[in-house]
Amino acid sequence: MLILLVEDEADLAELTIDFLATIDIECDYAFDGINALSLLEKHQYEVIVLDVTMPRLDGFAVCEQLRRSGITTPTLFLTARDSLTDKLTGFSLGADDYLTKPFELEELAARIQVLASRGAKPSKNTNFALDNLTINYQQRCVVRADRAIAMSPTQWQLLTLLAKHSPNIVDKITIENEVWPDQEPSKDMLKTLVFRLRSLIDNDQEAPLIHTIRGAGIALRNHS
Amino acid sequence: MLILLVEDEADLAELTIDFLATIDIECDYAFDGINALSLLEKHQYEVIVLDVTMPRLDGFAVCEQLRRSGITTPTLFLTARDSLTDKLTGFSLGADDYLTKPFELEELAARIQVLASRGAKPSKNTNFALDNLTINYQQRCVVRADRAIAMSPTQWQLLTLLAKHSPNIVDKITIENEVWPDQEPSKDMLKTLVFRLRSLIDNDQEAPLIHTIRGAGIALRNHS
DNA sequence: GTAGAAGGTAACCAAAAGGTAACTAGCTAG
DNA sequence: CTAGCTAGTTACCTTTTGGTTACCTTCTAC
Repeated sequence: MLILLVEDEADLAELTIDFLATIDIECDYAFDGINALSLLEKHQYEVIVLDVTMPRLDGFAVCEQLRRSGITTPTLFLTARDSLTDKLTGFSLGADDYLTKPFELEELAARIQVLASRGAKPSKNTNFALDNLTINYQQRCVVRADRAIAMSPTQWQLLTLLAKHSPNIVDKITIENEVWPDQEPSKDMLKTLVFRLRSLIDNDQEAPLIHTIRGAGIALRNHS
Repeated sequence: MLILLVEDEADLAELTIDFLATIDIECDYAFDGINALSLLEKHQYEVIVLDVTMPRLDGFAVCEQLRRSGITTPTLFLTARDSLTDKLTGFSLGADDYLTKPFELEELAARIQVLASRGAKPSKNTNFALDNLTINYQQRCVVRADRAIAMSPTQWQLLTLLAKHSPNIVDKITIENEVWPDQEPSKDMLKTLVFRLRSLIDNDQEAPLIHTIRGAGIALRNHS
């Protein structure tokens, strides 16, 4: 079983990883929230163990963002913050369990097993809806006017990025950094990508949803 | 939402019932294990909250018997026994959560909500059906359009993995980790495995169920 | 009004991803 | 001991992809 452990204290993390390894739970490891989110975009985990107090992006924020982007992987908060309000915050953000430090590794392991066996929360059929466009992240499928639309990885990336910010404008620099994180793309790359996505999503539709705001960026919304 | 509360201290029970009622959680109440079991025979609950220390039949025994009789309702132990071994016993008997007294009513409520939203554990006996494909786990057999399909161990493993996540996508990394846990397989291994499974399941069928989502992974579902 | 910038459209092509088929080593049942 | 199955391996083909370029259209500043 593969899980994601997010924890900023390296010692504790190592201890935990070693212990879990002995009972056949393999850990991917992130030391902060930003790191965790980028791992979560790329991989699927059976369970997520989240520290709350972390630099850059705390566990609550990570969980909130996760749930908003449609990821329903069972999540366990593991933190020293043991006040009732902290716990309630965690649960209201979509946590599945909440364990306070200090804790016993065996108990953590048992709770992880339980979460894994319950599996992911059945997600709603749409994670994003705008007009007659719907996006389902788990199924990775897009439907416009009752027609399923197949798209390539980069197109999907752009669309989900736009959806995340909808109805706000996403500026071109941001898009380029998201879609081509490694090296900067040639000038016209984005232009073509947008064109291609548009011809999938908006073609043959009365009301376009992808709007270019000249000099500013791109937006996904139902009004120009 | 209707739950079952099993608790021998009448005061605590009343307090709990009253509190839960305010947030729309209705309780059936049993004061000992025997009582609990007889209620469980007659009714279905979304969650069971179980005290451990009880006369006649303790919570552990109740839970054990429940699980043995195939009832997978999410169960939360609520007890003063806070030793690690007690907790581990609870979890190994099929508990889903374990909360030690004294506790805050709000936390109990939050945990109940979580358990309810995750729903009942899919038991091993629950078979899988999609379109004209059925998977019978006990008999380890697969039927498509009334024809039994024999398959090899790895093929079975892949199919059940896909079924577990259906209709969601399973990414290739996850599949590889599941099917070849020890060492990473050669690049084309998965390609061949999918091809072989597909030619068993989907060949000669009007509607394919195994779908490759380019750049993302594989999904078992009845729409592309 | 015009030049230049920004954006839209289309075609081209190499590389990557995926599908198919064949070969073989190892295991197992009879 | 042998026939058959399984599961790795490899090779080859097809499709998709995404990067590139070229050329248009539209807008905007001057």
